[in-house]
Amino acid sequence: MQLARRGGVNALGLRELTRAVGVTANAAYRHFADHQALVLAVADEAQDRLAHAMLDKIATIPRDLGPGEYALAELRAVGLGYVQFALSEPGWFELAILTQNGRPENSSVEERAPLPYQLLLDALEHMVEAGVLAPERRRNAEWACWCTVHGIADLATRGPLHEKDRAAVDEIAEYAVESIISGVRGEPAPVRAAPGRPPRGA
Amino acid sequence: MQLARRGGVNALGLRELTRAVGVTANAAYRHFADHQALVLAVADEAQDRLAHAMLDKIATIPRDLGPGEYALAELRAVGLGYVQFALSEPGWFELAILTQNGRPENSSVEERAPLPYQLLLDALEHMVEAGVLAPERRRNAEWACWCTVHGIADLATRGPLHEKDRAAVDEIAEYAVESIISGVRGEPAPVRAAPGRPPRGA
DNA sequence: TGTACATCAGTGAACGCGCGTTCACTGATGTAC
DNA sequence: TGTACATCAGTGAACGCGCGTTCACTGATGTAC
Repeated sequence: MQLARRGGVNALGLRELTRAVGVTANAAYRHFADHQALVLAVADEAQDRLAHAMLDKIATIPRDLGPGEYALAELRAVGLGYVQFALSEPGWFELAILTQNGRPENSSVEERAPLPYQLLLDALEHMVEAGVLAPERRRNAEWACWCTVHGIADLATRGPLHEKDRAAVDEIAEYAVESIISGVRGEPAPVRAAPGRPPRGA
Repeated sequence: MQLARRGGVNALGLRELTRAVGVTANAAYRHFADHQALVLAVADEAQDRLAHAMLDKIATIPRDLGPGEYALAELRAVGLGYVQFALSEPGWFELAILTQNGRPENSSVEERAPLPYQLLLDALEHMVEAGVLAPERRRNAEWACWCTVHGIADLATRGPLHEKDRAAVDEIAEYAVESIISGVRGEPAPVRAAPGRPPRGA
């Protein structure tokens, strides 16, 4: 996990890793079938940490909100938790996403339902229950949300947003998340203040 | 370009590439300073093809639309052109995005203003001029749009959308693009039809 | 018209490196009887 | 209580590979005078 944190997948060479542990290269074969299995194990752990970052974000939502407001805050937390994890831990994030690849054939996200994905589904479900997302708008909403939030993460991690400072990216993230939420709901979004950071709270 | 098309960056090893051309490995040093310079050259070309895919998409917009409708169609074309290029040519797309990295220090996207990015800015500009995007909503709109569209491309290329079939991804793409556009504009979006593909035209 | 020289794409061999994986083996720890 | 055996993490050496890069060189083409 330490290696992955700094260097992402590329830092997880079998030799580099066993060297870091202070052990012979092929000692790894006592614990993992091959190199890929090892990487997948690290990826699983990274994905778990992503999920917990999102859960931590959810835990900060005030308890006294109505169900509608709460569900909305939940979706925001899921999205911003995802982005902020990517920004804070780009190496782990890369792994967490990669988790998919090289998996047994017929195991889609829907089937495996990894924790981060499940949190997104839950938030949307709660929104429908609370009446802040019309049922006829539920379809594909998870993908629209995920795409927006993942786009920020990837552009900020490997793309043109990489050279922007953290504050600027945070602002863009909050703006993009608000935009896609209101876009998915079909409700007009409030205009954000032009200069400086937009307000954080409700 | 042929190698990049099938294998992305990973297929652009200096030896693999010169081998494909039918030439000794170090013959490449006649034309490029080193391996990275070669990859960057390919990336530039890939980015150019991305831009032209977007331009082709723009060219299909009916001429008889009013300026507002036209500008909206332009933004849609820019976004869907981006996604569809990514889906059709994932190898080139990977290169086109990578273009950033390993560039001389102080050259941000804004300064270099590569063609695809410029097309996005133009579309937004036209929307403001035509009065279909309020000026106070212009700020950061390019990033919200880019993020959404890039998120689809990346999830469909390396992520969980990869195993979905093309039609499903296209549907998600159109839905996400509509959502983010209406989110950015602050206008309510129409509900899309639940089963089957949503209508393509206005 | 012919000679001398510069340019330049490409050659062939080598260097040093790190990689994932396999092999036969060691040495300590636990467990059955 | 002591012996025999199984388990198991780890060792050390080797295999075969492909990589980016450097070196001195060749051979054809163009150009100046």
